[in-house]
Amino acid sequence: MKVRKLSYICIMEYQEAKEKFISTWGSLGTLWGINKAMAQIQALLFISTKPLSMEDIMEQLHISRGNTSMNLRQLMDWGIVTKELIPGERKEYFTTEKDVQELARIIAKERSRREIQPVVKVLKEVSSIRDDGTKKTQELIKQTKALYDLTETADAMLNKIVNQQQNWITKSLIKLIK
Amino acid sequence: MKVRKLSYICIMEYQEAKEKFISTWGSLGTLWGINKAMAQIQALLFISTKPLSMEDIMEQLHISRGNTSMNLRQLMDWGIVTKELIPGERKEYFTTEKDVQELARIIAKERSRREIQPVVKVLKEVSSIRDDGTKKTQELIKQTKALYDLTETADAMLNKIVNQQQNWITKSLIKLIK
DNA sequence: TCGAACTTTCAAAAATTATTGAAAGTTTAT
DNA sequence: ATAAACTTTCAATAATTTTTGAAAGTTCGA
Repeated sequence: MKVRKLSYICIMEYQEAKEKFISTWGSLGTLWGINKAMAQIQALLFISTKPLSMEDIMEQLHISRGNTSMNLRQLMDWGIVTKELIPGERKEYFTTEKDVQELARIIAKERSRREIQPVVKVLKEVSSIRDDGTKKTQELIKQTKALYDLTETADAMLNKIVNQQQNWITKSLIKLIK
Repeated sequence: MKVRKLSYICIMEYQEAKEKFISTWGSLGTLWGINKAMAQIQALLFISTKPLSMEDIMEQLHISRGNTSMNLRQLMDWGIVTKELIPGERKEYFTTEKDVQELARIIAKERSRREIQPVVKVLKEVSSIRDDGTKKTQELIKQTKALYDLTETADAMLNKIVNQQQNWITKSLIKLIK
């Protein structure tokens, strides 16, 4: 009886923590441009000990089949989630990249490609207009050029960071992943 | 006549470039969680050679008075835009931080405070639940702890970068700001 | 204290984005 | 070739976010 009670408490603790994590990660997703469902699916897979089917995901997150399908597809486009075929099973199962370092690398690369690069392109264009000598044109050129350089530098830095660390991130992960 | 035609062309070039910049910066805003109007107002001020009034902004961006007022207020909350009182004028005028380096510093600091810190808090909480020995609890703990460390590290890095560079960003700006 | 010149607020409307669910599509075993 | 077991698509709907505009609020000079 004591044990049963204890066990019950443990499950609650786990469930609560899990839900908190999924929902927080989900709302963070919204902030950096991926939708809630997508971020939650990733979160769910991230803490799951085994691959999950579409049914599993639908059920645990209470989202529709269509929504699950579309967001899984997007996660696969990002290269964050992969299909896992289980022999003898008709269903498809999904897993996410479990190594946060690799996850960060993928996300940084994708965001750079999808979001930063197009902006850099426009900044370069705008900062290259002909200087007609007016003050306002010169201001436009100067400021967009400054932003262009900043953005490029930030992007280069981001890539550098996520590619060749070995010190920053790895250090803290070594003790956890073992 | 020749001059007038030329001048006309210059204005078009400037206008087109300006609009392109404002609209691109506006849509980038959406991607990182600030709305279009807010980003566009900042963009407009950023390339303006003199402080602008609410009327100026409303007119140039074709947005309503209410919208302008609310978004200017938000930009001031972020510390990116400041009121400029012009002696003898009743109207309020606005300017934005013109140094991109300082701008980046402010934005990074605000984003860390508003978005990253709350997530770090939850990750810490979740990764501190009692380990009941089950595989799934251990996975939850391990993975959220890894994310916690990653997020904290990324945040620390962000702050480090925007505070004490002198090499990366500054280098490219020196030649521009002079 | 009044009123003109501004700014702010906020409920309603518009625009955008996410979600649903059922029909269409696909794959595989027999 | 068929049917069962799945997945994908997409038009309709729901939810959320942004924008408007007019009323309320503020400030200042006379």
